[in-house]
Amino acid sequence: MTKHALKLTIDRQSAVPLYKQIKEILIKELQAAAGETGRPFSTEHELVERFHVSRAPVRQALKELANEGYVYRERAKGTFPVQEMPVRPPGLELGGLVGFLRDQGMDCKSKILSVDWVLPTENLCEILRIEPNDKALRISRLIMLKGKPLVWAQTYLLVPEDFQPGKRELEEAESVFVLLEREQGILISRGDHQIYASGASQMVAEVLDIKDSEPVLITETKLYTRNDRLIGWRKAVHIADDYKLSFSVNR
Amino acid sequence: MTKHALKLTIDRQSAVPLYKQIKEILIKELQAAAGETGRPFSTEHELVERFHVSRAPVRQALKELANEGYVYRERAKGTFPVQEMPVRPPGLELGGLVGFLRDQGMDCKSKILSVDWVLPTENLCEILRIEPNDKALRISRLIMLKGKPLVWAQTYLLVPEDFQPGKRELEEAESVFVLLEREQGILISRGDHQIYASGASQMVAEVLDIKDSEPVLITETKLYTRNDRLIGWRKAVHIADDYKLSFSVNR
DNA sequence: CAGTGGTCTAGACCACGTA
DNA sequence: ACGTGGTCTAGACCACTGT
Repeated sequence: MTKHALKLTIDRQSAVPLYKQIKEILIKELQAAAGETGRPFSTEHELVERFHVSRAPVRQALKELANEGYVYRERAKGTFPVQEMPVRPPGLELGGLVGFLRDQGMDCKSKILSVDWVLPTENLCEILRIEPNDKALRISRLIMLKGKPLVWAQTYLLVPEDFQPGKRELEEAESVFVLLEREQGILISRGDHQIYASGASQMVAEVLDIKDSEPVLITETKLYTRNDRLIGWRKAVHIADDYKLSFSVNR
Repeated sequence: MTKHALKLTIDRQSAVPLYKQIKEILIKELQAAAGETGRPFSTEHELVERFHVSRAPVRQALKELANEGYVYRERAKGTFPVQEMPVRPPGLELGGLVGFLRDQGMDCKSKILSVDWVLPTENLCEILRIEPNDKALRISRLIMLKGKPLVWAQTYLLVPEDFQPGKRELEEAESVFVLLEREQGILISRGDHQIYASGASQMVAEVLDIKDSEPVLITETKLYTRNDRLIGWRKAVHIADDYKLSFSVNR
C-alpha cells in the first residue's frame, strides 16, 4: 500500500499560492484514502497548525474543494469527504473532449472535415451580432469513438484573417482553443450553453452515419473571451444514447 | 424611468451578512443600468469606502458576482459588468421549474399523475444501492406549458414511510424538495446530472402526447442530502426543441 | 509611477451542534 | 462549555497594467 510518497509540505518560496498548494495536497490525500467510509476530515484549525499558515489560505482551499465537490462542509459540525469522488468529465467544459476520452483509455479519434472562411447565415448574424458581410472562420470537426461517429461540431470564430490553422495542426491540438490562445493570445473563458434534443437533419444524418430524424443531442454554445467579448459560436451534434453529458449542481 | 428607489445602504443590525447585502445592492444596480455599454464598475477600494466595510465582505460579494456571471474581473485592470445579464433559468437547478416559468409570465401548470410506494427495479437498486425489497416513494409529475405537455418527471425518494405528501399538497408546493425540507428537515443539496437524447418509448409518447420514437431530452439526476447521503433519483423526459436547458460555464 | 485585484497575516465575534 | 465553520476587521506585500 505504500504508494508514491505524498507531498506533505508547502513551499513558501514558490510562486504558487499557498491555498493552491494546500488544495493539491488535500486532493491527493483524499484520492489516496478514497473509499474509507465516514472518517472525518481535518478541521480548519488542524490545517492551520499543520501547514503553519493563517486561516485565509486554508479556508480558500477548503472552499474550492467544496465547490468542486470533493468535500462538503457543515457549520458547527466539520468538513467531510464525499463518498464518491467527482468524475467531472468535460463535455460542457470548453474543448478537450478528445483528450479526455483518450485519458479514459477510449479509442478516440478526431477528424477535421473542413476549415474555411464563410459568410454568416442570417441566424448567425443575429447570434454573433455581426453584419452579413463579416466573414467568420468555420471549423468542422468529427469526433469518432471506436471507429463510429460520436460528435459533429462546427465552430464559428470571429478572428483576424491571419489566423489560419491547418487541418493537421488542429487535429494535433485537440481543440481550436489552445491554438487560439497560443497564436493569438485570445483566451476563451466563458461559454453560454443551450442543450436540447432534436431529430437529425438529412445532413447531420449523413455526417454521423445515422438515419434521418433519429434523435440527437445538440449543444449550442456562445463563446466569450476574458474581456467578455462574444467571439464565436459552436453547435455540436451528439449521437443519442451513446453520449451523455455529466455534471454536478450544488446549492 | 424613476423606478422604485434603490436600497443604497447596508444594515449592520441585520442578521444578513454584509457581503450578501452588498451583493444584492450591486445586482440591483447592475440590472438597473443594464445595456449601458462598457462603463467601468466600482473598484474594491470605492466599495470599501462607500459601504464603510473592510475588504473581506466586498471581495466576497464581488467574487460571487463573478462566479454567477454578473461581472468579470481582471487583475490590475478592474471589475466590469458583463454586457448581457445572465438569465439562469433552472432546469438543472433542483426543483422549482414551474415557479420559474410562471415568473416569466408563461402559462404553466403542473399535474401530479401519481404518488405511490414502489419496489425498485433492478436498475434502480443499483443506482440507489438498495435491496430489491426496500420500498421507494415515487412521484410522477407532468408539467404543462400553454396546455401542452413539456416535461414528465419521475422522482424516487428513499424517505421514512411517514412522509406521505398528498397530490394537492405537491401541486401547490411546486417541488417535492420544499416539502421534504419542511416536513422531514431533509435538504437536497446536490444533484449529479446525466443528460442525453433518446427516442420516446411507447409509454413516454403516450404521457407527453407525441409520436413513438420521437426525439426527447432526458435528464437523470442522483439526489444527495447535505450529508452527502444518496437519497433519491429523478428521471425527467423533456419534449425536444421546445425545451432547452441553458447555463454558463466559466473557467 | 499610482492603482488594480490576488494573496496572506493575526487577530475578533458569532451561530450553531455535540456533549 | 466547547469546538466547528461563517463572517469581519485592519492591516500587509505582491504582480501586473496603464500612464
